[in-house]
Amino acid sequence: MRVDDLPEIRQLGLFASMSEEHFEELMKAAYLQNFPAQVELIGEGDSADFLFFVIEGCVELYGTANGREGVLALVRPVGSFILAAIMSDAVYLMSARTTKKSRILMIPAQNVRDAFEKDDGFARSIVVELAGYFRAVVKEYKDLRLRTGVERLANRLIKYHVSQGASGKVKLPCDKKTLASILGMTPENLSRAFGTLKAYGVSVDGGVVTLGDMKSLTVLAKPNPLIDDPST
Amino acid sequence: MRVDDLPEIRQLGLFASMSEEHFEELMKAAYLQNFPAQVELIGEGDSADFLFFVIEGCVELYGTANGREGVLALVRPVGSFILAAIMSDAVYLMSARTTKKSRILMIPAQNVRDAFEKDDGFARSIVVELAGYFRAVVKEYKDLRLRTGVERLANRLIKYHVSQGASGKVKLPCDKKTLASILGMTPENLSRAFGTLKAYGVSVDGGVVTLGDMKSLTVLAKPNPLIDDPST
DNA sequence: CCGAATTCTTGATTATTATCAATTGGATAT
DNA sequence: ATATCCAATTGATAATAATCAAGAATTCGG
Repeated sequence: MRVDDLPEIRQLGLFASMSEEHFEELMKAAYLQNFPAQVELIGEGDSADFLFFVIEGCVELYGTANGREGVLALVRPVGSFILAAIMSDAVYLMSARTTKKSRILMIPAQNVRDAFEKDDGFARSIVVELAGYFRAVVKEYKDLRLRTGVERLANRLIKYHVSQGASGKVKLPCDKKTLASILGMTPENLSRAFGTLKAYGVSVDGGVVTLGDMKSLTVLAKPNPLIDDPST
Repeated sequence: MRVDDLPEIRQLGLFASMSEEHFEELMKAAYLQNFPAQVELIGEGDSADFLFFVIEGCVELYGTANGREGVLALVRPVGSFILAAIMSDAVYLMSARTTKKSRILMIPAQNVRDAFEKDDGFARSIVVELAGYFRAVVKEYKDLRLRTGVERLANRLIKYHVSQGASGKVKLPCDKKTLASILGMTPENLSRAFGTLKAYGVSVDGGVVTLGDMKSLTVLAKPNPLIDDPST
C-alpha cells in the first residue's frame, strides 16, 4: 500500500517541520499494514526495529513482570509509540498488541535515526514529542501512586466527560476489562469501584456512564490538572 | 560564583556536542548557588523558569495529590532535572527539594530554549537525554504497578548490591524514610518488608544491609533488566 | 434462533498496604 | 548529663486491593 494516501501523517507534529525530501525518503522505507485484533506487534525486550504509528484501530501498550501484566496506555489514531526506544537504540520496554482490527504504519528504526541526523527540524520535533511522552508517564505514575482505585476511576470519568463535551454522559473508550487494566486494577475491583461511585451520582449502563452529580463526584475525585489535564 | 569552575558540566552528555560559543553563552546566564538541606527549589504547578543541575548534594523529586505525597526520584551529581518541562514550556509536574546541603546550577529556561533553537548538536543531545528520562519513568511505573512492596525492596537491594560491587553488603543511599518513599511505601511497611526478607538472608544494621542468600532473594525478587537495569 | 464463549458482576476470602499508637534508640543542643 | 527531637521499629486495626468462585449478561458464530 502506498503511504501517499496518508496526509494525516504529514500533518503530525513529528513531521510538520521536516523537509519534503527527508519525509519522502522516510515514507519510501515505511510499511503500511493491516492487522487483525489481538496481534502482538512487539514484545518487551525485543530490539527496537520499527517506529509505529496507529492509523486506524487501537493498540495497547502493556508490560509484564513477576507474573503480572498491566496496560500502560492505549494508542489511537494518529499516535506513535516507542519513539524513545528508537532514539535510545535500545530494546522495547513495553509490549504492544492490537485491540481491534488496525492499520499500522511501520518505519524502520535506522531510517528514523538517519532522518534524525540529517534533518534538524525533525530532531527538534522529536524533542517536543518525547517531552510530551515523558510528562504523560509522570502523570500516570502520580495517578497510580497517589490515588486509590476509586479516585482513579472518578478522575478518569471526569476526564472522559470533559473530552467528550460534558453532556452528562460518558462513552467508555474500551471494554471494562481493558479500562480496569489502564486504571491499574482488576476487573472485579472496577465493578466494585463503579458500585462505590453510585453514591456519587454515577450510573452505568453497558459502555455508557451517566454522571448525575458532578459536584460530589468532583469532591471525591479532587481532579488535578498536573495529573489529569493532558495539555499541561 | 563563576561557572567556569565546573568542567564536569561541559563533559555532560547534554553539552558534549554543543558549540563552545553556545555553551559559553548558556553558562554566562547560569547561576550557581549553594542551598541548605530541605529547601524547596521548585513546586509542582510553577512555571518552568530554570533548568537545574545537581553539582553537589542531593535533590528529591516528589509529587502530591489527594493529600498524599510520593518521591519519584533522587537526583545526584551530576544530574539534571525537569528538562521536559523546559522543552514543553510548561509548568513543573513535580516539586523538588534538597535532601542535604547542595550546590545547584540553574540555567534560565529561555536561554536553554534559545540554545536548543540555535545549536543542532544540543537539540540532538536533548533527545537522547529525554528518551533516557522517559525510559527511566516507564521502569518506575512498571516497578510500582507489577510488584509488591517486598518485591520492590528486594530488587532495589539487588540493584544497589550490583552497583556497589557485589560484596555481599549494601550501603543504603539515604535514610529509611526516604527509601520507603522512593519504593512507594510507608516507613512502617519498609520495616516490615525488611522483616519479611530476613527469611531470605537479608539482615539490616542501620544503613548497612547484608545479603546472605542471594539465591533465594533472587527467586523472590525475580529481577528484570527491563525494570532494574538502568542501562537498558 | 441457539449454543458457546466471553465479559461482567457479586460474594467470600485472603493479601497487601496504610493508619494510628506506643516505644525504642540515637543524635543533638543546652 | 539531661532533655528534646526524630528516625526507626513494633503492634493493633482499618482500608484497599487481589484472588477464587459462581452466576448473570452479553457477544458472536453458526
